[in-house]
Amino acid sequence: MNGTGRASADVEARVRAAMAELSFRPSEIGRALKSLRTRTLGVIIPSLTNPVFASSVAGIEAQARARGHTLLVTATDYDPGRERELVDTLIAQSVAGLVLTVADPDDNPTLDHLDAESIPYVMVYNEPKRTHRAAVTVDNAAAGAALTEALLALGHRRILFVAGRFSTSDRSRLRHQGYCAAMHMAGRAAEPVLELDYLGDADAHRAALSNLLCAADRPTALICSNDLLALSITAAVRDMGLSVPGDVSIAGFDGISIGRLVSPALCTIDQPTRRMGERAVERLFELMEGNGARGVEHLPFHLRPGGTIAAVAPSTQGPA
Amino acid sequence: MNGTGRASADVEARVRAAMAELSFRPSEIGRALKSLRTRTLGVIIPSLTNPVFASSVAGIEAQARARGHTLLVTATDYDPGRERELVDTLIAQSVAGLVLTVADPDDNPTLDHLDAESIPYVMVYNEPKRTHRAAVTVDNAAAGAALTEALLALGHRRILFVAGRFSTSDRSRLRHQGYCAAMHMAGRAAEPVLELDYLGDADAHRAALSNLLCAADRPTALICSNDLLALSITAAVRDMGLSVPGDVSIAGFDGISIGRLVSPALCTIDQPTRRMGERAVERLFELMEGNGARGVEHLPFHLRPGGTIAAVAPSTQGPA
DNA sequence: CTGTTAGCGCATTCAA
DNA sequence: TTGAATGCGCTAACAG
Repeated sequence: MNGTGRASADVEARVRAAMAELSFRPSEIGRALKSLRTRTLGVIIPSLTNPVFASSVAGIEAQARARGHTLLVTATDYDPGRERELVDTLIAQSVAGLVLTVADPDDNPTLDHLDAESIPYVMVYNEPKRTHRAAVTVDNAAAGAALTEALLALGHRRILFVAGRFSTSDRSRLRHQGYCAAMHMAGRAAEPVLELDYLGDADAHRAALSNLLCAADRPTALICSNDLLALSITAAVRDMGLSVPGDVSIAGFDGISIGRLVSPALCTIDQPTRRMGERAVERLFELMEGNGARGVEHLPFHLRPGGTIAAVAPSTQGPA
Repeated sequence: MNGTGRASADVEARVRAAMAELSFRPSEIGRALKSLRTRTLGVIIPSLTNPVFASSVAGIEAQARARGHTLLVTATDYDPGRERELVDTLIAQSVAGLVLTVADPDDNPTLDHLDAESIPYVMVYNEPKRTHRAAVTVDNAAAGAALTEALLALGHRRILFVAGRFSTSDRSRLRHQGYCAAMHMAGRAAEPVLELDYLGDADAHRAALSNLLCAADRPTALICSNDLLALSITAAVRDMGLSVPGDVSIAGFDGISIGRLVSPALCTIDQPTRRMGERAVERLFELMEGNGARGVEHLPFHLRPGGTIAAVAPSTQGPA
């Protein structure tokens, strides 16, 4: 029936007729119990409501479906403490492999556990330094540098990096590192990072920014470590009576598609989010088949221009 | 071990110690094979990349997790022809129940099949007329009327309804019906609906609108059948050199959170999207336990004001 | 109160 | 080429 067995055409035809007659569908759980492996992949992401993760899951789902697998999807709600519990849940379901985005891809007991259990997994968005861990992402530090350089080229000198909590995002940390490196290359001191909860409401963001943006030497540009944060910060800055990009330029990271639709369009680092999810599944299957490569795979990013950044006005330009 | 059996405290302690020792985790598939039922729910939605669906899945996932269940998530990519295939896949996985959003909740062979197989399911966003089908949604016709009345109150008379394909969305159809009813109540003729692919790119939307918006009697307001479409249409209208809301007011449907962050904020019908997903799971468990209510449950919506609509300018106002 | 066993649906092995 | 038996991990029923 599954093509494995040997049977005459006649018998096969009769079996198929009977299957149709009784509308019989083979049960995956019987198959799973026998083979001790399922045709199911587990997915762990921080949240489904962030389009950047939803987009990767869309790619994961499509690719898994194309290969006859289904997806168990779970979310940590940005709580790293939940990673272990979700992994255990998925292991209990005997998933064939995992695709996940974690808070810290290096110092992570949950990943240690997966390694110890020899359960294949591929990370998305994470950029582990431990080379034996498989991941699909972009070069976040390079992207952070590229964005910073673009703003420097527009004449900005006081560029503030606004980050989601470093503790829940290595992307945020690496992008910030790229920013620091680019500032240093340009002979400028990096401003102290403004680290905040990017899920916070607009009020919280406004409060966090008000002192900084009212100062005489206020930054002329803000780089936000992700697009949702950038959109929220943009709204907060406008609420404070400042113009974007007239008074303050703003750029984000991630390349969520909504960023193209807002006006002005959000300047951001565009990642192939869906493709990253697809590619993670491709690599996961290679791992499951035992011939997979380890380590980080970088997909190309590009700077998406957008009306939220502009050349710095001469009057507000700081000393070169 | 699962609390069912009877055992002395001593034995239980020894068993638990052994479990910890061997890091033993009971396999869900063994349990499933025995009981012929899994602790897994299936989810079918058009797409994960539309925040309105992602948000409901987030609610579904949280509620399912709280009840010790996992989620198999699949997407039709807006192809109704794929519904049946996905349902069959999930049935083969012996899901305990389904939460889904379909193209047509009434004339739908796939749902007929679920009914015939007595597989419990609850729809989200769909609004079936067949009262034996369980669904959680808002009153889309009332919402369409409310939005239309708000625009009429601002002096708009030529209000165009821009819809995603009716064939893939009963929401779109019902919201349009509400628009028609409200226009009729106000003694105005409904404009011919502009039905288009809401996944189309901005170019396609611009092309579709250009004739309509260049006419002398162009509409002063557009109601879009969902928020993503509204954002895209807003961008297209602006590309044509028109101001929103100065020249054209635009309103959407769904209440995606991004709509609050764009500037001006998108006027829309706010639905409790996450709560709808949670509520669907609550009702699904009732159905699975055999004591569930049938039929459509309407959760409250509200008109979210936003800067994309404004009173009609006297010069462009049509005859009352 | 505790240890043993049958059987869920499938794939695999062995026997005919 | 085909049929029959086995066992995967678990739960429920039963025997001790």
